[in-house]
Amino acid sequence: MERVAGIGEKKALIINELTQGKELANQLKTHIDTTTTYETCEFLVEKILSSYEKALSMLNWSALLESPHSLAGTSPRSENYDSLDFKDQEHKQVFKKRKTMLPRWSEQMPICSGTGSEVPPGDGYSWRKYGQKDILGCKFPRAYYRCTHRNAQGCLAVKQVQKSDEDPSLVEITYRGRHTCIQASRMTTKLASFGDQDSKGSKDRYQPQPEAEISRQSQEVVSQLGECLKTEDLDTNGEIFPSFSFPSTPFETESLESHFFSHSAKEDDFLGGFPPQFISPATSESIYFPLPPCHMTKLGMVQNLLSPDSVLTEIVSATTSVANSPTGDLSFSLDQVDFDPKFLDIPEFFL
DNA sequence: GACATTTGACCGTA
DNA sequence: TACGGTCAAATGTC
Repeated sequence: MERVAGIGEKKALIINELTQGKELANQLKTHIDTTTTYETCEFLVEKILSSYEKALSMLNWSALLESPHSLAGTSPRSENYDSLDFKDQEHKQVFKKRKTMLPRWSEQMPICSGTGSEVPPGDGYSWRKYGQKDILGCKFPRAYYRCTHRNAQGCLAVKQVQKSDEDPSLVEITYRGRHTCIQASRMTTKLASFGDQDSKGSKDRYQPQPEAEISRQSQEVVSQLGECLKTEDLDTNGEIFPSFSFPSTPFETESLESHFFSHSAKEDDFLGGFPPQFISPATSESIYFPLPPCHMTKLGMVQNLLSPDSVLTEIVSATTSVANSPTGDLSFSLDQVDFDPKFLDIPEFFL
């Protein structure tokens, strides 16, 4: 059973994130006047924002957990969050509140042709179906999925999948909650066996891992990614990363910013559950190949990552635990960002 | 045997 | 009270 990280651990993680953000900002500053490509800058910006976002989330979550009506002292297991184990009405209310606070977003995806199944395309996370319901006015039943790691890691992410009435070849997927589980090990597996994606995700299980192990695995993932990128023929990378996707258009970027930043800011929530397609693939904990084969895109970004003069190898090696986040406003002065570890000596954050 | 899925029942909300 | 969401026993699969 995973326990809430200790004060020292959390503090170290947050300091680490902030420090990385600062280092990346400095790198960006160095490269911004050189011949560095736009994509490289964009990549750096993403990384910087990821670090800060992750650090902030840790702080927010700590505060949430430790608030007077929080579930402090209980296991993160979701069963405890559910009403089952709550005899106490007050706790029920808290959980209700937590549930209503869960961010929610939806998207439409085509059902992968050729699979012969109505299972929606895999989104990289593993889900377990826990129910199905006929919905009034809808031709097709709605299926309910929750994260496979709900028990093991207390991940509260759930999704609802429903075939579109208008176009049965489409499924509407509504996500609720964000993934707080660690699926890096899955990604390691994926990297080791490209294309072996099982949309049902039934067989892949991961054990809860200590932070150090997670960090180590993250490094391995990044390392493997680098190796693959180096060794594979670039002309075939559409095969290598069939579902590797950044939001690249202004529309996508804008929409994800407005959508998810608002969630994040308002709801004190995690990073983990950002819609998979918005997750930067070069990050550690959520290195991600989100879209189904039907969404295959061949990205210039990947190729830029591979450019001989790319600084990204350096970046990747320097960044082992940067999570992902949507792009945000960078209009603050990075020079003024200097994190004194003492700043984190606020007991409320780490009790 | 372990795990996932199915499905009827139950519960909370509007 | 109808409906959506979840639970959990039964069943299926590997």
